[in-house]
Formats: sequence, structure tokens, C-alpha cells
Amino acid sequence: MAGTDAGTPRERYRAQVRAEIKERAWEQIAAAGASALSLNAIAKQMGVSGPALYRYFAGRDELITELVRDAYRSLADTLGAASAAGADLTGLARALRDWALADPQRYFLIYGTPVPGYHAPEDTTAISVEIMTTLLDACTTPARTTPTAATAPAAQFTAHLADHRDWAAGRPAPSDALHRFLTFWTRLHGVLSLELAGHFATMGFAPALLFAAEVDSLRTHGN
Amino acid sequence: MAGTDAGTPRERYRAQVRAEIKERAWEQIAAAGASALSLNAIAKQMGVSGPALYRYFAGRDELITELVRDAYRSLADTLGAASAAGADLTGLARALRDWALADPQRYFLIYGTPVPGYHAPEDTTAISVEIMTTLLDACTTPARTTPTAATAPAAQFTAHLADHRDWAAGRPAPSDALHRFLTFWTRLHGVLSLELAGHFATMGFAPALLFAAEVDSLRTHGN
DNA sequence: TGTACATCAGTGAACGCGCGTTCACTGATGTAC
DNA sequence: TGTACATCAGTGAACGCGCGTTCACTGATGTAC
Repeated sequence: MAGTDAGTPRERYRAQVRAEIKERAWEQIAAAGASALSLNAIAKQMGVSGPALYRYFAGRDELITELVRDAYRSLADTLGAASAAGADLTGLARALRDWALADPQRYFLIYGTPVPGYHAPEDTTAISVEIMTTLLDACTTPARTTPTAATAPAAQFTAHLADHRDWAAGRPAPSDALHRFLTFWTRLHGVLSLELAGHFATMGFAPALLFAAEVDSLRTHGN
Repeated sequence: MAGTDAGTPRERYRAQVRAEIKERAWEQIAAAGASALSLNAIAKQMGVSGPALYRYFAGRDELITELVRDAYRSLADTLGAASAAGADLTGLARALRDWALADPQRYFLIYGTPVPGYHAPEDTTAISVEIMTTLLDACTTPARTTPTAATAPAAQFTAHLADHRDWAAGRPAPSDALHRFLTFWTRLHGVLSLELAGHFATMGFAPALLFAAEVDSLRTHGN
């Protein structure tokens, strides 16, 4: 972690306290969900008065926005690192799953129930695109075991995908890669989010194997 | 809706007011999310004092529990009706999607971000099993277009599924039907929940076609 | 090295708010004779 | 049909709570000469 100790002592101190506030915030979110996050409660847990936190964050909203941003950043970095290390789709799937299991509420802060009326700031949607682009790149690279050979989706869908290949900045993708990416994303999210929410607990069943099977379905068929 | 007007006038009146309270509650949830639900706000909107609601619900928790129960019940009935009308997996998928789009927050109340520490009452998990059983039944019925011909999942997964076929009360299912059901459930949930949360909006892309493609993948491959 | 000043972290009191919930009460509706 | 009583919906005041946030302030830390 080079660079952490840069800056004046005061700057270092500020960064440290900001980090601790966020840590406590994540603990609270893990314990009671994001909607229960309270500045006063964080302050109390840090042994500090409530208003003290206003030295570090303009208010509750800014703190939450920052947490959302960090969550996106963390996932983007995790997947980016895996990709840079040469991971294929299976490797990226594993990285995604590990990241989600490490802190379910952090996953849900990004991909969980949206708050009606809330709109994420510009830069977080940029990170979201970065994440999707990483996955899309891995889908563009021809699969290792099987060449391409995707079962052709309906012609209408293919045409529609061709119309929407431009969202990844300057990286127009062929329809089949786009399709593979979307399938990858939604299938893994489907298993992961139901698992993290505990919906498989009723049947006492291990979701890891289903996850693996879904990853396998992507490798094998391409769709 | 026969039977709605049964009982004494007082009983009818009570049922009517209870229903209106729930309606307002759903409106609030749709407008600001479930965590923002407030008894006082509901009362104000009904032109009535806050404590009046305590004639109808023991408290906020009971109201929410009731809403969750109703959501489960509604979905179970919707899928049950479709199934009774002879719908196959494609038909059930359509029914599920229509139901979810009709009220996204209701869908999320069931399948969205869980509140840490909250445990649903027994009877709602029973309805959840009912829903899953309806889907499982449709998976047990041989598919119409292609016989069975599922690409065999990993042997370990098959064995694991064989160990967990008993959760649907008195309805042990073969491993491949179980697998098809799980795949159906998680794939559709994956597309639906990301769509409802607005995650496809960035790329301005119509999720209905992806949903259709996923449904198709189930019909075609069986996994 | 020492003094004068500026910066800034943190305090404690206070504000207004809306929340869930209780309680004693009023007044209307239904029931029994 | 009329009177006496029980049931029950809804009111308004009140309680305690925790929230986000502001403000004037103290005291420690860093900076300039």
C-alpha cells in the first residue's frame, strides 16, 4: 500500500479518520442494512460526538455516496486485477463470487434493491461501465475450450444487440460477445443474489455447485 | 371475487379499512422503498390520526409481515393459475415477468436485499415452497419441443441434488428436474432483478429480449 | 529556540422533526329485551 | 318501536427516542518569523 502515508501529518490523520468512519459504516450496514446507517451511531461507536463527523463528510448522503463509490471501485479493481492476471471467464466468475461472499451487503449496495428516486452520481456509473467492459472483453476473447459456436439467439435479439454495442466507450463489440457478456452477468447475478439473500437455505442446498454449473454452461454453450 | 362481502357489516368495514391501509402502504413502498414505510404517514394520507391504525394492525412489524405474506401469496396464486391453465415453462416465465413488472418493489420485497437479522415467519416460507414446487412441477413435466437431453452437469452436482430432492413436501424430484428448476429460477431472477433495478438503463438496452433469450435457453438445452 | 498567529479537530447545547406507541376518552354503531 | 347496554372506531394529548444538522466555543496542532 505505497502512498498511504503521503501528505502532511494532518492530511494523513484526516485520511485515517475518514477510513475509520467508513469502516464503522460498513459494519453497521453489515449488521442492519444500509437503510439503518446513522451518523450519530457511528460517532458513538467511535467514542466521539455526533457533529465531529461533519469535519469529514458533508452529511449522511455524502457518506453513503462515498460507500457506493468505494464498493464499485473495489469490484472494478478486483475484476481488473483478475483480468490482468490472465483470468478467463471462469476466473472472473470466481473473483466475482469471492468478492460478493466477502461482504454480501456491499454487493447488495450495488446490485440489490434500488431506492426509488435515488440516482447514482455520474462517476459511479462510469465505474459500472468499467466493470462491464472488463467482463465484455473477456467475452470477446474467444473461449478456450470451445471456439464460438453460440446457439444463435433470436434474430430480433441479435439485431437489437447490434444497435447497442456502443455503450462501452470506444469499444464496439460483436453481437455474440455482447450476448455472452449479458448472459454471464445475469446468470451469475441470479445465483449469487439468491444465495446471498438466503433463498436456498430452505432446501438446505449448497449454491456453490449451482454457481459452478452456470459458469460451466457459459463455457460450454456460449449462451 | 365472491365472498368479499361476507360477514357482518362491521367485519366488512374492518376488512375494507385493512385493505386500504395496505394499499397506501404499497403506494409508499413504491414511492420510497420498504424501509421508508411509516404508519403515521399512512394515517395522514388516509385523513385519519396515527393511533387509529392500531385498531387494524398491532404495529408496524405486523403490517410489513402482512405485506410480505400478501406478496408471496399473490405470486403463488399467479403462477398457480398459469400452471392450472396449462402453461409450460415459457408461460410461467411470462407470468413471473408480468407479475414483477407490475410492481417492482413488491418483487424486491420478496427477492430483493434482505434485512440482516430479519427472519420471515413460518407460513411465508411455506408459500415460498409452494411457488418453487409449481415451478419444479413444470420442470418435471417433459419439455415439449425437446425431450430431456440436458447437458449433464458435473457428477458432484448431480449427486448433491439427489441428496436434496425432498424439500418439496412429499414430492421427490429427479435430479435433472431439480437442476432445470434451479436454472430456471436463477436465470430469470438474474435478468429480472437487474432490469427492475435499472442496471440496463446505462446501455439503453431492452431487457425483454434478453429475458426471452434466457427462457429460450431453458427450452432448448434443459440446462 | 521562542514567540505570535492561523488552522482545524472535536465538544456540548440546541433545533426541529417524525417516528412508534400508550392511554383515557368521545361518539357512533350494533344488539338484546 | 323504543329503551338500555355493549361494542368498537377514532381522537388528541403525551411519552421517549434517535435522527440529521447548526452553531458558538475550546483547545490542541502546525506554521512563520
